[in-house]
Amino acid sequence: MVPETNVFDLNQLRRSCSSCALGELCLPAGIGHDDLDRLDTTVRDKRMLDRGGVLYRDGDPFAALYVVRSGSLKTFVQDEAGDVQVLGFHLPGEIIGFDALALNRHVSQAEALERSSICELPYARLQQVISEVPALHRQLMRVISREVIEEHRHLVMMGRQQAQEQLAIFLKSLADRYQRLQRDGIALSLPMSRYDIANYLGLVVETVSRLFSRLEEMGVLEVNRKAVRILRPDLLADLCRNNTAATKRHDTG
Amino acid sequence: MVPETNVFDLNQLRRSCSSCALGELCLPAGIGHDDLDRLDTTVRDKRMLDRGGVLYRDGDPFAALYVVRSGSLKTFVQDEAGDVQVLGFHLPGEIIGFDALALNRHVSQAEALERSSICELPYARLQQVISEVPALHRQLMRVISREVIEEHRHLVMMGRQQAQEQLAIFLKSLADRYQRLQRDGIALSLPMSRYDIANYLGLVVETVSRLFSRLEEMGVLEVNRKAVRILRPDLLADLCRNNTAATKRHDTG
DNA sequence: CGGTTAATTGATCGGCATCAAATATGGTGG
DNA sequence: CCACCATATTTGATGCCGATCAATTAACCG
Repeated sequence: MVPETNVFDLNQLRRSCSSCALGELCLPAGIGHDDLDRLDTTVRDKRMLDRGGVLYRDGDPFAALYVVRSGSLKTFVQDEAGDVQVLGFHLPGEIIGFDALALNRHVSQAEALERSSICELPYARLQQVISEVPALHRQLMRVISREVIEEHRHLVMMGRQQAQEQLAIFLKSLADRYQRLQRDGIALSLPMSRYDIANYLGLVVETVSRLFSRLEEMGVLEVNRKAVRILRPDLLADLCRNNTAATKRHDTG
Repeated sequence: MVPETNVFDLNQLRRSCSSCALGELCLPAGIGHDDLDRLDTTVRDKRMLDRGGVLYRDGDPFAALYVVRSGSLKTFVQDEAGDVQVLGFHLPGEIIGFDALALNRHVSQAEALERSSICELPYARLQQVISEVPALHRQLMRVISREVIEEHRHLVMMGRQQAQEQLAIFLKSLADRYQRLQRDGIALSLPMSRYDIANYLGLVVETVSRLFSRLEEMGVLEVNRKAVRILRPDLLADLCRNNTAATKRHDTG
């Protein structure tokens, strides 16, 4: 059975950017039909990762950027003491690996949260195609910029919000991203553990667990382990803006 | 007297990348002598900002990237409720404005902390030069990547560290950056307010003030308003790694 | 089905926010 | 140059949110 699924997956993977289901949700956004074929020649390798599989780890030499094709990954940094900070969760169409551009080696780790397939964009080849396709350069810059903005959101969430607001924002953001992928934005199946969520938000797992329970009591969610159903999207949205603690911490001189 | 300083400053500003004191600490790092002249043609405008002067604000159309030439700036986001999150402090040689690439408009604000001069790199012209000088493309990507990594550091600091460790890391980082600029890394003159520091770290101003006092009591610092002298760099470095709270919060599943 | 890990729930504690007030500073006008 | 005012900074007292410690229950995997 294992060989069979592998064969099936490999067939899936052989499809090019032109025929990929992600389409405009990925790097090809804004790229013309002709240039798309050239982008295809950039995608050399396509990899499958099982749950827990590592795409790159801290210290790995920089070889490529990676596009999540299906499944999901988390990225995180880990200091010498083993202390971890989750940086983000990455869904199909998202590009990761930019951290390695500065020093030509990765300074973070990327790990699959579930069985996932990855498009690999060897950087040398990508650079060459970029020099031929100016639109691709602009698009790539847009993608990096989006990553910068996303990290700003993460910072605001950790620095300014209460724990409950943080979780609400996290869930709403995840729901929105799934919906943009034409998937269910109401009945979520969280690919990451409570530990991952807690770490991402700068909280402990007990707090996150309690918050899920509280949101369920409030009638906002229906929680069943990984399965989370958003019963009241309106309330969830309210909670995201519920700046009850909008005081001193928010001023700046 | 005001006109005189302006004339003086303008003369200073007329100097090109080739003769700029920042040299390899800025974008020219790794750019050959010949290509440097071409980079010079990119730097169209050079601007002076007084303390509190705004370089760009949220919503401004994207026109250029900016290099801090002298002085310092802070960048921050501000939500509809007026709630602020300081994203970073930017010293000479650092490039800001990447946030605008995604949507062709800025989604943050940049403000001078003291009288500062700025090199403006109109993006249209920069793109053209980039297409002619591949080394510049790589260098620009490295710079963006450094910004991504810096934000990772910020996230780790806010998410994992105690308040005292956060301030220690902040001070050490600032000292290191000044030293790299050939400036005093011991006797610092903090250009930003306590409010800015507190906001950057996700704390309130009272906490930051108390921490400065505590570090002074411990003999690590000598604090006099903006003037901070690092008496014991060794102790400060210790405090940065003093993961006394390295427990649950750091695990991940 | 047993062993391991994930998740939940409860009780308690502590660090940082909040509230309050004093002091210092810097800019402005007289 | 000095008095004055607005603002920045410091210091103190108190309270609360989320961390910690502890234990139970549920899921997963062989």
